Amino acid sequence: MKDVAARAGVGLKTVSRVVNGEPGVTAETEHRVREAITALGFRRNDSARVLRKGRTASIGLVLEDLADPFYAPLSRAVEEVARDHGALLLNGSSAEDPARERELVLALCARRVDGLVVVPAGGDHRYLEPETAAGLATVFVDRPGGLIAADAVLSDNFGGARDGVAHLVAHGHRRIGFLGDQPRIHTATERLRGYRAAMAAAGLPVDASWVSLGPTAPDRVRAETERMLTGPSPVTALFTGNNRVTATAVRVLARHPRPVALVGFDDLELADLLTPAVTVVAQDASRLGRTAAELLFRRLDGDAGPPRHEELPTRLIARGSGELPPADGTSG
Amino acid sequence: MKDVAARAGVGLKTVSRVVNGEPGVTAETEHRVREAITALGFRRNDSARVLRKGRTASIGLVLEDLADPFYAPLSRAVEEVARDHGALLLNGSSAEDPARERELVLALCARRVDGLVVVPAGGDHRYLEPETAAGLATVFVDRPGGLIAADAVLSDNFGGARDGVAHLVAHGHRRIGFLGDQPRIHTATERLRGYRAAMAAAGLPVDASWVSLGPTAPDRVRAETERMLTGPSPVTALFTGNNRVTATAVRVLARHPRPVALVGFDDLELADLLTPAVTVVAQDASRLGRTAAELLFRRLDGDAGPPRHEELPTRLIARGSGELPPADGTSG
DNA sequence: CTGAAAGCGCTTACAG
DNA sequence: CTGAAAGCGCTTACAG
Repeated sequence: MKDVAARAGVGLKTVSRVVNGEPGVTAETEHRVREAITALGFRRNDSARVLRKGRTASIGLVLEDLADPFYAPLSRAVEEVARDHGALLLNGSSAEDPARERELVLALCARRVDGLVVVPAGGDHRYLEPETAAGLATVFVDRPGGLIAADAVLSDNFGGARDGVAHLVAHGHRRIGFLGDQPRIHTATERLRGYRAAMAAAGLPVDASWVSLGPTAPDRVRAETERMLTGPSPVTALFTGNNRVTATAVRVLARHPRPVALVGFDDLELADLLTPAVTVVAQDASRLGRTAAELLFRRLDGDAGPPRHEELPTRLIARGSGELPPADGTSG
Repeated sequence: MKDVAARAGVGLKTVSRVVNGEPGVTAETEHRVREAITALGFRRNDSARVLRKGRTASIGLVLEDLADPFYAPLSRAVEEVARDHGALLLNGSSAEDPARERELVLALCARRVDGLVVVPAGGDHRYLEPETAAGLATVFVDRPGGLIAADAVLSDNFGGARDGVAHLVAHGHRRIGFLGDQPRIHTATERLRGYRAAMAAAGLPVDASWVSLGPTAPDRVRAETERMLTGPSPVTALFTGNNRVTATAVRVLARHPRPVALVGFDDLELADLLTPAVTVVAQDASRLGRTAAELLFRRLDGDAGPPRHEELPTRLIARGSGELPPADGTSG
């Protein structure tokens, strides 16, 4: 910038004015400055700008896995909102590891992002308090933050699972399995709660062997699915707790001799083309991301109200797999 | 940092040493400094650090759409490599718009990212020259940069498409349709070239009505697919140029009275569970991202060799749809 | 309409 | 082992 000023024969401040489109520069002066800028290949260094202005016009997004078909559209939605507000997006995957989440979040804070959208992996976010005190805005999405009063945008995990299981009950099932993610994940326990509520509402008992929470690695899900389909009290229907679990369960059911009904939480690409097509409780991942990012920017614009919790509805999409009648392996 | 130094009763430089883990500080002094840091809730401001050091320990990734199931794993792979090198990832979608690509890239440059991984939307990257001259490293991935000598990591689009089409020819097809993306996209024309090469190698003519390049919006793809399946010279097999096109084509074929063979470029989740299961030419999106990011960091570590072009192999996965025999609608 | 001075929060030599 | 001074590239008051 100094070089540009020298070449154009003007002061530093004048160059700054031109670069930032501020008023109060003669057309002729501006022309000289622009000429010098292109001749020298000058580009403003935003790091220096940030140092003075305080705001970085960037936000951070920390989620579980950028590659997951649920989180990818969520990211894109956050990016679009950021773009509308002239901000850039810094992105990171926690890989469901609380230590990695913390490390990432703090690295983003050190870069002085203006705000943060976080899908938490851990259950304790008190480490954010100094940052929040220093002016950082944070919105949790998909899952609430832990031990901290903060904004959160969630899906109706409880209601969605309850309705999905009730759908199976309405189609005559009494022995329904629940295959979910690890119990330390908020959405997993909420969906399990929905399952139990639907069973209780129908007056149905829940055998301990019908419920399985744990890592969503295909091996475990496959083993657990097979276990529920055999044994003394086999299930006639399955409720799967997220997209990864559903994909694996569908693979197992495709090779199973008896038809087994299935409702999955989260929609899957091509789910409508399978035989039977897969009935799902769909979340709107884009809308989750958009809502969270919009809330974040409202905070950055000065909204200092109490922490807000927004809950988005889910949608049951009946396609076939959830409407199969019970095929009772024990009695026929 | 000044406050920390004052509170600990030491100089600024000593605080800097502690924060950066540099040697040459008494255990007792270090303890005093650390105490002051936690008491004051101090976090180093990396913007200031960047201003002095020159390096930002961040890289930018610009691609078409963060939410696309092909680009999402590519992003994640770039992120992992960045993480291994202690760098953060700034991310943006160009939405296949050259102007938006340029805008994003320049915004990332203004933040002084150390390097850039770019899936180009535009065909002219001379705008990067001043940045490159100033030390920016750039690696293009999935598609080469335009009018600029730069590193590129690509899939073998030509060979993959050629083999996929040859596979259909080997199963008896003579009238094969090609449904691809817009012709200004490098991968679209490369794959079309592969299609033509396979047809030529088999001595088969290509009717103009069998080739369709254009936007991958479902409406257009649906219309074009239906057009190729009817009319005077209907195709008996389809080669689809990417994941989005394949998904739409599969939907059309599912409702079509006659079986039509299909090979798609790019793998799809659940493709193995469809009836018939979808034969694809799979790219390794993660490996593309990883290879590009690793090359970028080699450049940042000082590798100043001539621009490198790496080409990754594709893999034909036969699952059923590509092995269907011709069902000739005209002759029976 | 234009510019010289001070300062954002760090690090880099350099000196004790 | 420790610190005072200068400077990274901008912007913010302030003065002409």
